[in-house]
This record gives sequence, structure tokens and C-alpha cells, in this order.
Amino acid sequence: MIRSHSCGELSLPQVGQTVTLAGWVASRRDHGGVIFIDIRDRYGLTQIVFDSEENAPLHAVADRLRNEYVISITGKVSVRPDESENLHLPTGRIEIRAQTLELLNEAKPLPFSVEDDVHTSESLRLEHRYLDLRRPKMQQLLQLRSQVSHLTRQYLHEKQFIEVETPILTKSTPEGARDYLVPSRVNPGDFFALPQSPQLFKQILMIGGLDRYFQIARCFRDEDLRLDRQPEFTQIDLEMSFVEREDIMQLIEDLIRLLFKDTKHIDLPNPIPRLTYEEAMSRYGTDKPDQRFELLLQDLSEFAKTCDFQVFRRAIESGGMVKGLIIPKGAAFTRNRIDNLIETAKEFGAKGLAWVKINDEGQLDSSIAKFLNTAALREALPSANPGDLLVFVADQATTVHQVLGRLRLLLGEELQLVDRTRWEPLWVTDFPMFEYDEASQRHVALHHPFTAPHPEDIPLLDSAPLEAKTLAYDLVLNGFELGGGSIRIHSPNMQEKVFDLLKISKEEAREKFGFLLDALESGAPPHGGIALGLDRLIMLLGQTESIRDTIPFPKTQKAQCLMTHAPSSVAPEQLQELSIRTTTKKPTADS
RNA sequence: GGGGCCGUCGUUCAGCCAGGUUAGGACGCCAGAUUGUCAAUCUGGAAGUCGCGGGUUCAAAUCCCGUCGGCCCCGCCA
Repeated sequence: MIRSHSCGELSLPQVGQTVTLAGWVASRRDHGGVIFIDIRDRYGLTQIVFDSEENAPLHAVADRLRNEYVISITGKVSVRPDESENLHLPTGRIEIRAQTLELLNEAKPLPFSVEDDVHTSESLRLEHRYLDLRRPKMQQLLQLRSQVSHLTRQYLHEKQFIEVETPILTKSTPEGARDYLVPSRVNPGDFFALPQSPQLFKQILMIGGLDRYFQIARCFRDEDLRLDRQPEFTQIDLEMSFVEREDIMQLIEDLIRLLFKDTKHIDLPNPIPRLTYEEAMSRYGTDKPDQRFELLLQDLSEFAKTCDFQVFRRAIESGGMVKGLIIPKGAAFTRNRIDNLIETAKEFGAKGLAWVKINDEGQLDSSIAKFLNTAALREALPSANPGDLLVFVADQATTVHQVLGRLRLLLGEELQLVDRTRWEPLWVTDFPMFEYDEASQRHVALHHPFTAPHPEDIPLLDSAPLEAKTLAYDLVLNGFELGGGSIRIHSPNMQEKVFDLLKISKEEAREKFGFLLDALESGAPPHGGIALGLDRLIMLLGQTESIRDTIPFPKTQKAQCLMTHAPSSVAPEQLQELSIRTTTKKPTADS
């Protein structure tokens, strides 16, 4: 070892010892006769003193040190003189009086300085990720990630889970997200796909009698990126046999509470509250509500039935609804601000946004006031107070919920209603089995086509499939979907029926999922599972703004790596070997 | 596929709306001074094809068009 201690551990008890530290030069303060160097490693920062009176030749060497040089120094741990302690540093009561200095490596002046409050663009950070990773914040996030993985493994091993690796080169299943494809050289013209999730393999493992499987699994989806979406991401993926929905939810609740407690000393509620999909949509306009603030959707449909405002009446008559938000103190909004709100609502898909101010005397102040009975409206919205602004959307339920759900989030931010100290986990259950997709004129699975229906809803599959609910559950935290799972279909007959309802023909089902159908016919146990997004979990636990901060080498929004410049063109010989011809005009790389 | 914001010394910003001397500040860098700093300080210095291409103009960082790149959002993400 070329060090005896780390840069974060020395303090008063070690005073008098001779130690060797190694690390990067974090800062150099040259006072002429004396030079202070802060040496940094993953564990912290320690001040080194070079005194020209004590050791003139060494002081001369220290004079040449620059930021981010890699050095090793040996010296004596000493108490700092009075008045010169730095109480902001854990090592701030001591310093090392240098006796020898070894320069292990130099560094050019760097494109940005290694500090926590980076004043630099993210693209530069990504291009020089090795520098960015030296920042304490990035190191803490990666350490947190490692800790969460470790605790999860430990917890699941204790519960008899077996960690299994499923294939990365697998079969393309074109339902759902786009696949990343990998050409097969040995089978010209054929392609592997990278897994979007280990879904089918983990079900096969249950049929294979593994009973309890987990994997910290890399997943790939070739879709456009977002703040919380990367093309490759990691899921804590698990599956269990002979269980019911409650068993899995309980297991995951305990895990997530343990993770928050052990890493950040945060006590999540026990039990974690639950809403059905229907309740979530109805109150929050979304299936992943952020419950750190109220601003609930208010149902005004009853009032709308009898009021004189045609827009409201017609919405009800054509099978829609009228819902609104009570914006506290919103009566103070200027006309301009309300107009902007209306524009935003239209961008979100509304035909318009009706608004009513309740003035300080309790009277309505609005262009549609003449159509509304003040007393009836106040009675329909008992929680609205003088000084509030009411906004309403009248439309079909889907539109009303989507528009108001998004307005709610926007206003929550704008009006600073979000309490950032709160942690609000939530289970959302009883998702519908299907949605009707207008574009393709057929039912599509809301979750995935292997999700089991509620036992009492099975008859609905024939009579009213859109009303059938599933045994699915999503875990939501502060408005982010942390993960989701379900009890799966284990009956081959039910699985065929669901494929049928999804208009997947027998031949198609056989070709895509034949192995699963065969497996289901060979003694499949009842089973279910869940997958949690590890990257998002770390983002929330680590309180960082982007999923990219939790991934050591993330991609940009164009799905590129700025450090390696992947993806890149390849040599023509490589393509030829793979029997591939590209249609772009871009030149291929020279070999 | 669509909408928005951004691109100026190594870095981060100002300048752009209202075109006109040597494009300016801070940090960093280089040199010198400095024996108790920890955002060290003081003095001096170097450093920019204003993302790229085209256009308008006597004159473009500034106005117009295109293009490339980064970020945010919609679509998409069973």
C-alpha cells in the first residue's frame, strides 16, 4: 500500500503518529515560507503543511504542485495552531507536517474544477466524466447506489431469494417499447434483442421451480430520453411462486422502508397508503400522484347538470364530466396570468378553461358568473374560500383528468405548494386490464399481457373487458413511478384468452411467446412479482435532479455517450460480416 | 416527428432587443511577492475565427435563413 490512512480519517487521537496519505491536490495556498496543500481522496480532505524552515528542499518541490496532481506524502500528524482550526472539516483540527513527498502523476489544467457546486455545463461533465466522478457529490451518489444494491441483496437472500442472471441477448418482442437489436453473425439476417425487462424469463424461472428469484437487472428500451429515462437502466426485479398480491406488497414495503431507514434515516409510513387506480385518477388526475401537496381535483358534475352554463351542461349530457381545482389565494391572479393558464390547459388538451374568482365578499367574479348560481356553487365546493380562484375543465373523463392532473403539478410548483421535506410513498392498485387504443382500433394491455385479472372480474372479460381490473400494483413516491408488478396469469387458457382479447392471433402468439405458452401448460405455479427502478430510487433518495447523476456513464438526450462518442460508425468489414447494409449516407469508419 | 430554452477566452457569465473604437468581468492558467491559509491575499501577464455555413449591410457576436450540439417538454416509454 502506498498509504497508511485515508484522507478523511485522521483527527486528534492520531496526533504524533507518522502517516502516509495519497490522493489528489484539491487546493494549494502558497504563503511564501509556508505552503498549504489540501489532499483529497474518496474519504475526505486533509491539510498538509510544507514549511521552508523545517525542510527547504521539500518546500521547493511543493512549490511545483498544481491542482489534481496525484501525490503521496509522509509526515507527522500535528495539532493545528490556535485560531487556525477549520471546524467545517472532520480533519480540521489536525494537519500533516510533510517529511517526504512523492509526485505520482501530474495533471494538465483541467476544463473544470472538482468542486461540489459545479459551475459548468452537464455536457462538459459528461465528456470528462472521470473528473466529474471525483466530486464528492457524485461519489456519494454512487456509494448510495452500491449501498442500496447491497442492502437489497442481503434482504432478499435472507428471504430465500435466489439471484439469477437472465440473458442479455434475447428475443425481440415487438409489443411495447422499441427494442435495441443486435445482429447475429452466425445467423445472417437474424437479430437478438436486448431485454426491455426479464419479464418472461422470470416467469419461466417460476415454472422451473426456483420459487423465489431476484436480479438487479439491466434493461434496455430504445425510446426517447427524459430527465428520469435512460436507454439502459437498472431494475430490482423479483418474482415469487405461491404468493398473493398482499405478500409481494408486504415484502416490498418492508424493503423500501429498510432502504430509506438504513441509508438516510428516513421513516416511511407503515403501512404505505393505498389508492385504487380509479381513486388516483379521480382525485389527482394521474396514476402516479404527488401527495406532498393537496390541491385535489374537485368534482362539479352534479352542479354542472343543473347549471345554466351550456359548456358544462353539454359535457355532462355527452357522457363527460366537469372537474376543477381550487387555487388558494388565486383571486389575486392577474387577467394575464389566467390567460396563460388557459393557454397551458389548451396545450394539455383541453378545449378551454372556465374560471371563477371568489372575491373577499364571497361573490363570484368571472365572465361566466351570470350563468352560475353563487349559493349553489359555494355549496358544491364547500372547501373553496373567499380569495380563491376556481378553474374548471368540462370534457370526457380522460381529458379532464389529464389536463387537471398536469395543471395541478404545474401550480404545485409555481405556488410552491410542494413540501420538499415530505416523503409520500403510495401504492396504486386495481389497474384496468385494458385500454382502448383509437389508433390501432383494439384493446391494449395497460400493464402487460401477462397480468392476471381480478378473480371476480373474470366474467367481465367476455361482457365488458374495459371494466375488468387486474391484480397489478404500482409503487409511487413523490409523484414518480418507482416500480410496478402484478400477479401473473398462470393458466394457459387464461393467457390465450387475453392474447385473444388483445387481437394477437394464435399463430402470432405461438411465434412470439410459444415457449411461455408451452411452459404454462407444463405445470405453472401461481406466481407474481415486481420490478423497482433502481436509478429513480437513487435519484429520490439522493435528492438529485436527474437520473443521470445516479448512473456513472449516462447517455445524453440524443442517446449518446459524450465521453466515448458511442454510438459510432463501424468498419465496412464489420457490417459485411454481419450481412448488414445501412441506408444512411453517413460514411462508415475507416478500419 | 413536434414545441421551448441555450451556445461568446480553459470555465462561467455580460454585451445582442436598438449593428459602428483595441469584445468585458469573475474563476482558472502563467510570472512575481508573501510564514497560518482553508473561496488565501497582493501585483503583473497571456488567453476568444463570438458553435458552424450562408445572407442582408459601407459595417454583423448583434438582424435574417439554414445547420450542428446540449438541456427541458409533448408524442413515445406493453
